[in-house]
Amino acid sequence: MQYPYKNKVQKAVSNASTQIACSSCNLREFCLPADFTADEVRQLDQLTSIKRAYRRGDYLYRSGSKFESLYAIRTGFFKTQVLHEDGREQVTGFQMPGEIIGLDAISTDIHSCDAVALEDSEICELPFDKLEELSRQLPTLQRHLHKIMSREIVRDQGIMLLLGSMRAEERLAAFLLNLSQRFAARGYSSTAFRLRMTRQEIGSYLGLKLETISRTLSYFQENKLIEVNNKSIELLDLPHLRRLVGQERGVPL
Amino acid sequence: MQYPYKNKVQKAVSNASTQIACSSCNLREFCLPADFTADEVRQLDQLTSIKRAYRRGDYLYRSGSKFESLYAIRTGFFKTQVLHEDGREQVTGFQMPGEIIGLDAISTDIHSCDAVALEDSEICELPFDKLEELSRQLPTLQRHLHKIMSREIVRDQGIMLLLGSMRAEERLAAFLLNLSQRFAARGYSSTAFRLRMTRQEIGSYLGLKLETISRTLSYFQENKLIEVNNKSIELLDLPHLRRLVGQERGVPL
DNA sequence: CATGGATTTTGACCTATATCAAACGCATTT
DNA sequence: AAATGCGTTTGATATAGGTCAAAATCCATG
Repeated sequence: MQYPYKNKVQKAVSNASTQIACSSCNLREFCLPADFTADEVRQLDQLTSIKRAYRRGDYLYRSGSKFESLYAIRTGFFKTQVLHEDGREQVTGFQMPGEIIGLDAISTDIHSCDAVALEDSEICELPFDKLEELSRQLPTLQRHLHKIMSREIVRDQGIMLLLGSMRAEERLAAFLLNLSQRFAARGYSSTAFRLRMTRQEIGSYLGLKLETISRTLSYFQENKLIEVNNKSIELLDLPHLRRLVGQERGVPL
Repeated sequence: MQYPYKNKVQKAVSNASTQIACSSCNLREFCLPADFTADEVRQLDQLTSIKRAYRRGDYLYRSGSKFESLYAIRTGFFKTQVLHEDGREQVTGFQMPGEIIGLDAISTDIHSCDAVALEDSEICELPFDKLEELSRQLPTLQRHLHKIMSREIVRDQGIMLLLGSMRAEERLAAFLLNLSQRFAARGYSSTAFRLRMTRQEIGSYLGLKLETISRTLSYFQENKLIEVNNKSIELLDLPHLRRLVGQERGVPL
């Protein structure tokens, strides 16, 4: 299994854009406001017609590329990362179905990070100028768009707290619990799932080295908090993991 | 000098709200889009009429309080911070005139962080529902609002990079250069300014302890990069400071 | 202008995590 | 079936930054 991140340039698998309307999308509740009327959804269907498939390792967009659209993930898994001139990279997030990425680019009309597929994925492209136009007509949509952006700001604050003041164990526990909760919200198991990213990528996201991730996972396993087997993970003691997060000095195992 | 952060509850100094129109505000270029027409500015004047004064240590809003408005800083200096149950706090930003805060609260209608005045300040309150309404009529304003939110997301990404992968020296250099650049943009000296925050607050923001901030400042001073005297600071070697940021292994002094 | 709490500096020591290195496992290719 | 190549695990050691403590300085206020 080679992980062809660095090289892939093609924008997407050639398969032509399919038509799956928002109105018939099972992720609707994630992308769209709950109180959207059928009529409003229909209007949105007009502009969100472009669906695309991406292969593992493909870039959805790159830092520096021109901003055109936001992207809603329909299936699959992505990571976003910012790069520093000197080659250092920082993973800024892992995104799953129903989540919307590309918000960073609105500010300058240039993407400020990369988005890379961690597995074969399908996305739904939302041309931003049309989105803005439509949101002038639909206050519900306008408010929703604002909420999505604000939610991202709040998420980022949480990561700052994590990076700025948590120890390795806490960071990893918080990370696992966050995945757990997001899988649960999508109807998947909250206790058993497959990590789509490498230890290296988890480490980058959490401001730790891959060895520390590996060791901490082993340590959790020794203490029966989790069961890891390479990329598959099972959370055995959610309450304990929760207690681990937000203990100034850690909680005895 | 006691820093009465924790205790102060009153919302603002009693002085009644003054009327200073956007049209006559010298910070207009920061808050508003450059290409706003005189007529558009006049429309905005309607809703941004509420100005308030805050004293050092006053809270502009608190985590958990209801969201009503965004706030544009007219004069003064603020910090925003998130708190963890266990009492840990993380400073998420320092804001200066022309910057807009409160964006985090749009997501849930509840503020997710505190905003505290670091010196006596004046703010300009922007009721959000009116802002949304007006931005449906003025595409320029709509776009501007989106850009402001997106800019915040990009800023946060930068802090994640800093917290996740920079060493103490780099973090502090990046911090000083960032302040420098923002002061310069406002017509103040880019090389000599007064820090409005304590070492503790800088440390919290940068994910370091106050002792580390103090030591690193002393170290910079020994090496003639800066001249510090308590809260006043002079940047003596901007190019060197810049080189310091973004060196994987640091740059020899 | 003296007082006292807050902030800053500096030193000595400690620890969490990084670094370096080796071995291992699993999937893919030959 | 052997070879190749990532990714992962684990061990030994190093170090950046944390912790604890004391002294120095600042500055708001009575």
